[in-house]
This record gives sequence, structure tokens and C-alpha cells, in this order.
Amino acid sequence: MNAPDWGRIPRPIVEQASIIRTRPGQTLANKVDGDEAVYVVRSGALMQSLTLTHALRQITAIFHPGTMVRTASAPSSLARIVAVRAGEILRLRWPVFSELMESNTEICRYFCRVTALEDALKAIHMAALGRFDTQQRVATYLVELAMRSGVRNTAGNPVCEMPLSRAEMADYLGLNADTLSRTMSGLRAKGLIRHEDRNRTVVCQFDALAALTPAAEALTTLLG
Amino acid sequence: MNAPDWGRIPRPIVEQASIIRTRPGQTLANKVDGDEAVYVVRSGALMQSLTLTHALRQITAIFHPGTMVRTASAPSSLARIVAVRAGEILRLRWPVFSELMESNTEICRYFCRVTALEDALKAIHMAALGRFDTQQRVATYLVELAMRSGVRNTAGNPVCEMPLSRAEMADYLGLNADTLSRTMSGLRAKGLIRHEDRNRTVVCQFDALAALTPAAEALTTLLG
DNA sequence: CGTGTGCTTGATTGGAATCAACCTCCGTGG
DNA sequence: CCACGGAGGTTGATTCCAATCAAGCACACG
Repeated sequence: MNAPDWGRIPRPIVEQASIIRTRPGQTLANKVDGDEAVYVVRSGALMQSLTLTHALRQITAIFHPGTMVRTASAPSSLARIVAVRAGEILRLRWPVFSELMESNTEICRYFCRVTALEDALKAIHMAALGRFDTQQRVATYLVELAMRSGVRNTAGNPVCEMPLSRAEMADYLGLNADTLSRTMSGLRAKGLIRHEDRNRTVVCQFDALAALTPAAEALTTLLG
Repeated sequence: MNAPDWGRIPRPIVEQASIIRTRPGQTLANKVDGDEAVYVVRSGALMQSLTLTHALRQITAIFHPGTMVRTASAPSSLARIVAVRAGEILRLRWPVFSELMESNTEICRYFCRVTALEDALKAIHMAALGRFDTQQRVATYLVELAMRSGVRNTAGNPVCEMPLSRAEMADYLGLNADTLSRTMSGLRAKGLIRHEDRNRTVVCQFDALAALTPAAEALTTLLG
């Protein structure tokens, strides 16, 4: 739980990419010179956001360092790739990346490995959206966050930067923001989590939290 | 809406694959000789099913002819690839497919194109799971089904084979089977759909049905 | 020091899940 | 031929969880 390294980014990608330093909330272009784009997260985080109507937004995935996303993986008229925090993002036009893949075995494998992990996490997230109640969804989110980006403090408990605001978390988890806030308060009242400061959360009882989500085992398999 | 052809399957894939004739409900192996597998749908349909507890199942995707799925795209201990109807499925071990991709540009592009479409549809499905009410989910499902596999009858209305049972549809849409049945009855009462027979549905008023789902526009973009 | 934004919390409502009964369509076997 | 039983589907009555609406709070900002 010490900010693991999800696969080093192959060097040719870094060499071919333009580097973008993101500010939180910054939207990354769906097209570059008319082409689809690929974004590789070096640091910080991205999210894919789908807006179907003004009041109906779903955040479909969060991308942590080492992972990547192509704009073609969502209907481009409705979806946006948004930076959730400051960080360094690599951008390539899809034709360039595609050619790299075709000519470079390492990159092809990197792409396949990363997308497989993302797909598997997405499958779990879909189960959460479709079948979990509120507390289970929140617990799942926190457990995943702790496993992906938690850093242990002196007491050995994972401390998580909270990349998403309450409203964004709600849109990720398919919940109402009020309900989400209530549920977080409930977990805090039970002593499972604690707010270090405005946007840092400490998971005080990881095992108890993991026990609240039916996906704990699956997440451990994928990220443990 | 006449059973479109979602991308011809590249010949080398067919040549390298073993062909499986599926019966409905048949589970396809997660591993072949210890390797991950790739399944390409030639006819019929597959679904990816994630079972977290005995009473908590989510069907995360449905695969129509021309599309493909690899077993690595879900946590293998909990997920299964299941045939939903009789059909012809191509199976390759992942290392074989991976090598084909690395050595054959056409296959690499085929893989990227197909997975991008699947990802985009999955994003819409996630929005449905997280944000749509019951009627919107059902309408979305029927519209997508009509666009992907509907065949126009003499009156010009799309007729759909229903690949999933009520319980499976419910697990796909994140709904209770009773509620789903009620909603289908509601659409039938309004004259939007009609049951041709046990597992064939006629969409009598496609535009009215499409008007019920916030995802109509997105689906048209992707499948239209 | 006011102002705005994000977060929390309470009171109320509504929509979907649950539980239970019944129906239809099968295949089976007497 | 009909009785039986089971699976899948439909429908009604009830319960309950989460969305909504509304108010209040904490904090950063100019």
C-alpha cells in the first residue's frame, strides 16, 4: 500500500509523446489534429466523464499513474477526459500510438496488459453500480483507493489523497451526493475512516472496511 | 437494422482458432492449457458474467457477432464467459493471439477497433446502471438490441431475438426481475413493443422507445 | 468581514425491492 | 388422453432504502 508502480511506461511512448502538465479540472482534448488521442498517466490522475444530459453525468473510470486511456473508448461527442489533480500526462495521436504498437512488441504488450486491468476493474465497478447498496459502493471505492494510491502512515494505516470531490465521487458511484456524504459520516462515526484534512482520508480499520464490500476479494486479486 | 456485420473477422484469426459450437448456457473456459483465452463471436452471442456472491451477479457485457472478448478482461476467479444462444465461437490462447497481433497489422487494428467499440458501449451501460431509472434502462437495452441484432419485418419494424432470460436481463440492467417484468408490461401496454412469441420481441414504435432513453443519441452514433 | 462553494445533516417522499400468489408453457409419465 | 410438476414469467401488496428538498455549517476567497 505504498503508492505501487503500475507498470513502467515504455520509453518509446515517452519519447513520442507531448507532455501535458494538468491543473485539476482541466479537460483534455478528444481529438488532436483530427485524430483520436491516447493519454498515458505519468503522475496525477484522469477520469473519463460521460454527460448524457445536463443533470445526468456518469464518471466511468479513474486512471491512475501507469495506466492509459484512448478517447475512442467512449462516444466522443458526450465523453470527456478530465484531469482530477495536478500531474504529468503523456499525449499521443492514435495513429502514432497505433504504429508504435504494430512495430514494437513491448508497447503492444503494455497496451494489452494495462487495458486488461482497466477492464477488470471496470467489471467490478459495474457490479457495484448495478448491485451494491450505498455503503457497499462507498466501501468498495475506499478500499480500491487505498490499494491503488494509499500510503501507510506511521501507525501503518493507509492514507489516501481524495482525488474526487463529493459530487464527483457521487457521479462515479451512481449515488446522490447527499446520500454519499451521509454514508461517509456513518463510516467515520463507526471509526473505520478519519479525515486527516480537507482532502485526505485515513483508513483506520482496513479489514473492517474491506468486510463491507463484496468486491474485496476481487480487488485484492487484481491489485494486491 | 438488418443484422449488420460488425467487422469481418480477419482470416488469420479464423485459421489459428479452434471452433466451438455453443449450446445456450454453456460456459467457456477461462484458461486453455493454463493460458488466458480470446473468444471471437462468429454467430450467436456471449455474455460476461461476474458472480461476487451467490445472490449477487452482474452481467457486464454482451458480445455480438464480429466482436471479441479476452478472459483477462475480468477477475478470472469470479467471472465467466457464457454462451447465451447456440452459435459458432472462435477460441485462441492469448499467447497465440498476442503473437498474431504483434506480427500482423490488420489483426492489431481489428483488436483495437473492436475493443474501442465495446468500451464505448460499456461506458453507456455504466451510465445506465448508475444514473438511469428502470424504464430508461429497459428502453436503452431494447434500443441497443434493435440496432445490433434487430431484423425488420414486413411492416418495417425491428424484430429482436431476446438472447437473455428475464433473470439475465435483470442482472445485466441491475434490476430486480419482478420490476423488470412490470416495466416490460408497461411498454407493451403503451404499444411500444409486442411479444411475437416466447423469445422474440417486436419494437412497434422505435422512435417513441428511443425517446425514453437518454442514451439514444449516443447509441445511434456508435451503432447507427 | 461578507460571500460563495463544498460539505453535512434533517425531514419527507417516491420508486424499486421484496414477498407471495398465480399463470402459462413445457415435457414427463401414468 | 389427462394428471402432474417444474421453470419462467407476470402481477399485486407491502416495505424500505435512497433521492429530494431544505437548512445550516466550515472554510477559502477577495
